Amino acid sequence: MYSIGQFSKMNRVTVKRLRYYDQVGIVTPAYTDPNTGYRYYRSNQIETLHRVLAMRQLDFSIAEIQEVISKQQDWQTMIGKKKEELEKKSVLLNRQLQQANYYLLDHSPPEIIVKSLPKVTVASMKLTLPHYDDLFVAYPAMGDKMRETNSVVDPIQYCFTRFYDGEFKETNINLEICEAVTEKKDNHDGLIFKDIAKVPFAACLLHRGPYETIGESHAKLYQWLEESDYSLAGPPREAVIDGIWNELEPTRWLTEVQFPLSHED
Amino acid sequence: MYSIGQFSKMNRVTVKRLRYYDQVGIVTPAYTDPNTGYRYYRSNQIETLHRVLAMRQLDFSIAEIQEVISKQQDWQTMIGKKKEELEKKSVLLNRQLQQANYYLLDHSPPEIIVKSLPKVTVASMKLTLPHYDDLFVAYPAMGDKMRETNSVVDPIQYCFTRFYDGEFKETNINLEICEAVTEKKDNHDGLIFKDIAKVPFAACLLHRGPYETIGESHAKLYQWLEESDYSLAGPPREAVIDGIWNELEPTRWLTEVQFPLSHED
DNA sequence: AGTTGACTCTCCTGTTAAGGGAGGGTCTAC
DNA sequence: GTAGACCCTCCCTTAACAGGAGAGTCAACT
Repeated sequence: MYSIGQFSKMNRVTVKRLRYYDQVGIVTPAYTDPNTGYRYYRSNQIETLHRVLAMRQLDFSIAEIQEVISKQQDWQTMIGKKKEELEKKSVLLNRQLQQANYYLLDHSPPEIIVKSLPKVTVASMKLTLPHYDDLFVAYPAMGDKMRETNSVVDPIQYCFTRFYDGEFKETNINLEICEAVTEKKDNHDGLIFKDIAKVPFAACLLHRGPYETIGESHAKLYQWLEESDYSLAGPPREAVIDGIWNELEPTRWLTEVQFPLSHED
Repeated sequence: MYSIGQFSKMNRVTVKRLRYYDQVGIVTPAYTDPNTGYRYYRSNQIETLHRVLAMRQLDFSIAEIQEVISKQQDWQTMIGKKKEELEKKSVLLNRQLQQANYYLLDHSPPEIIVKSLPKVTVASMKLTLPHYDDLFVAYPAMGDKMRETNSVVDPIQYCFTRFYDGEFKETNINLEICEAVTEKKDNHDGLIFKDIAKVPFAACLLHRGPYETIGESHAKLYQWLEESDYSLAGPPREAVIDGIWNELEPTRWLTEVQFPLSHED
């Protein structure tokens, strides 16, 4: 019989940990003095402890270990599941590493996030514009048409533009203006109502200032794409947060550039 | 100005999280009503939040984000450190995956752990024994010699045998018996006192029962070695926990087989 | 038999980054 | 004036222990 201190040294496990394992019923001492509460261990406990430690090293939680010990769960099933879990973790970790590498290269502060974009119902118009600035004409025109259909703009989901050219262009731009609405109406004079599906992953970058320099933000996202194991899975979007309607000063405009993603498996 | 609910939906971040970020001072609302406590956000907060989320995706803790925000720490330094952290994690994760693969192959319950072996002062004797069972003669003989030197055996650190043959052999075995002592004495009649350095990593497997089958435990460890990215870094040891001196019944003997490791970099 | 020092006990708190829920106040539209 | 949605603070919970307080116990030595 070993005292907890001896047992702790023998097995290179802290006393705190042994007491905790006793408390959760995973490694129970051979004998506990009912008067003093002193714990005494025997060599059988070494074997139990050894198993517990082996499972902890494989990242099993205490609860999972209890399941295995009480034989509620088959070991082969458990280890199979655990392997899948570990592989998922590994994928995430590798993405983080890729991002870290990107920031080491790029020297910019952290700014690109991956998030999901919700499903949204929009009124849309596809256009080919000779120049980016023609958007300032197209937007109000579209607003007029929407008023004619009595559409109600959803105040939370802002409006965005989707770019259908393979890469960022500054002239003869193929794009689609989308304005989130609360309800679908009948199509009217080029205005098309539709649902845009949820995008589970999108790389997003904020752009503060006028549109002249927004090409840089697109370029950054393309560069980021190359460092990552993602690939582009749909037309890039520009979502307007602060624009001409609420902010006259172009240097305070705020736009989010969004690249829908899929990962190569 | 957006209410917390609007801001939450816009950014796909829970209200709870926004309140928490306010509390820790990482994303503070543009205005908080002093009477009602209601939080109101503006688009500047989107940029701040965006940065915080980007850093969280890179596994930065809130405390680290605070350091970067308050500019106590340079971003380039931080991202460099973070990359190293992530790489360490990755190494650990890959080891866990390798172990999981081993257990999927081997179908045995979890039993091999990697742990450190402490530095220990021993009385030792190198021997070549014709057969494993000759240990039962060698041990008492060594005990006699130790008594002649007045050595005090350390009761916690058990005694162990190191095997110097390249692989496990059953005849003409080159081995060294080591018995932990509290103090070095002068060498005496083949008895050599020395320190054995700490082993930072060792794969350990318990063996319950007589020595006849201990070869299987060695074999398992060799197989495990092949699945892992470790390699053998010293003579294998057998540490006796329960042996003939305190347990007459050989089926209840308990031995730990230990393989010192180093990892190939 | 008493004392000293090492050992052990339980109980409480802290760690991370929020999530869940209770109980109560506030906003906005009708 | 009121309903329903929205928001507030406060407290509890999570995982696997670590740290420390304050008190009891053990073993060895006088």
